[in-house]
Amino acid sequence: MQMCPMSTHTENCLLCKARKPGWFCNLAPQALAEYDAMSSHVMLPMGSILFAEGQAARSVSVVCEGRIKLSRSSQDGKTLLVKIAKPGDVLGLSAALSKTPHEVTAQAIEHAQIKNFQQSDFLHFIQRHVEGSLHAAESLSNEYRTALSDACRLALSSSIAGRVAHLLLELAIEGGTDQDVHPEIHMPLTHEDLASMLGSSRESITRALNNLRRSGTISIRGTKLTILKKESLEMLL
Amino acid sequence: MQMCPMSTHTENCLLCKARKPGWFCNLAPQALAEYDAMSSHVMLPMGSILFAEGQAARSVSVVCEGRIKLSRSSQDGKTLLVKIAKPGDVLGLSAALSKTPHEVTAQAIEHAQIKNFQQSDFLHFIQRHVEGSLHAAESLSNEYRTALSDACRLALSSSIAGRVAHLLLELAIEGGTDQDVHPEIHMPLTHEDLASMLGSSRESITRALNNLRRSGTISIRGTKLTILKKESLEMLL
DNA sequence: ATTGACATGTGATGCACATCACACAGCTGC
DNA sequence: GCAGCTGTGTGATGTGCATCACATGTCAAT
Repeated sequence: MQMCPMSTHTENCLLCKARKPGWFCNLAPQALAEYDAMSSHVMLPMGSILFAEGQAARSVSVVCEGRIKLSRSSQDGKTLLVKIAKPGDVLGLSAALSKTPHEVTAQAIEHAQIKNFQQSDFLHFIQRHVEGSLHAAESLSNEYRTALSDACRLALSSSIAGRVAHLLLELAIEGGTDQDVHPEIHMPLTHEDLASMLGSSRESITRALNNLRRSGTISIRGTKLTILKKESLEMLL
Repeated sequence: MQMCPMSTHTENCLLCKARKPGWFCNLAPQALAEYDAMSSHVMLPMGSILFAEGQAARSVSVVCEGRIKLSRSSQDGKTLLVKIAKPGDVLGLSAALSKTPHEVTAQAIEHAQIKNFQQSDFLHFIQRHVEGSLHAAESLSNEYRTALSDACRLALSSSIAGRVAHLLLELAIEGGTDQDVHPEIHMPLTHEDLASMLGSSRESITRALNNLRRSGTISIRGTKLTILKKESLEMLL
């Protein structure tokens, strides 16, 4: 967690508490000033929709506070939960770079705060600052990798139990406490959410989690999920 | 299809015939020279493996000729066919930018030819040339979008028929002849390949395709697949 | 023509999971 | 206290598809 080089900026913007300090606190001061000048702060009340799937993309945003749900739906009402964006995450990047409509819907699931950029301003900025475009590339690289992982989880683990295990292990790695013996995951996700991340039904997730609990593989207290037997999860592939 | 600005270069490198002329023929002449100087041409015999899943990433490559299969496997032998890379595609980009091991295995399924860069050279190059890092970002953006699409196909279309329809429609768009009444798809893919793109079994794909043939929705002659009733495919979601 | 390797077609079987249906728990706001 | 909502637990039922098992087709090599 590194501090933002501009002290005045530190006070104004919550982003400096973000998990990805690389995103813009690493910009050279002069680029940072420019970056800051062209951004506007926006408050998103819980439930509000920042942009929707299929909409023309007009802005790029960086999450400062709160969680934003990124999802994609099919005609018949099914929904894939793509990601829960957290402070530091960039939204609308891929749409801006590919000059295509938004590929997902972004909805605030808590009261949230973002930094907002006109798409044209943003593109112009990264065209003039290598650091910016590199950060964009890195960010997209990570999004690509997680999307690929999602696809693999869905395609390769035939059983629901396998998919759940895979997801839990990934959340544990992402959660930071990596080589912990008993990694804990903070999961403010309903079974419904998990189901729509795993392309499954709510009931199946309930049953799968309970099986894991009963076999002593995991334990759940509130939003805290603890992995007790990592090997058991890995055995489910 | 635009010509490469350096005429000598045009003769040396088949990449100028690539589908994504944006990748490096758009570089300013001085950057292009530098780019060219640090690359080496490599021939890949059919079947050879450029890199494998989990390997430390040491280079970045651009496909000049031939097709490269990108896949990912699970312990129990199942394989997800991620993509068939074609001339102009960049390989190893995401591993380089995230500084992580390769996330897929790359195998030449034809005699192929690539331009190869030491990872460090490549990273250094894009750190000094905005055009380069922008191209990288765009490229990753596209990869992200297709990976996301794959995930959605797997998660949202419950039935095999739906997944097949979805894939065919996407291949048709990608294939270029977009608003054609009866889009044709050149598909040098076996049913086995399709199955491992769709997380399904070979037999199911055979049956699904034959159902579509019999209902007059598509027709197949050799590697040429023609979509006769686009609406019927869309109806399967 | 014969062999072999690989792609495709097709039936029979069983099971994992979606779906429906309902019960209960916890929490909020009156 | 009650009502209302959202999340969770659990049985019963039907089915889509993976899986197994072969048959047939296609193309190359010798």
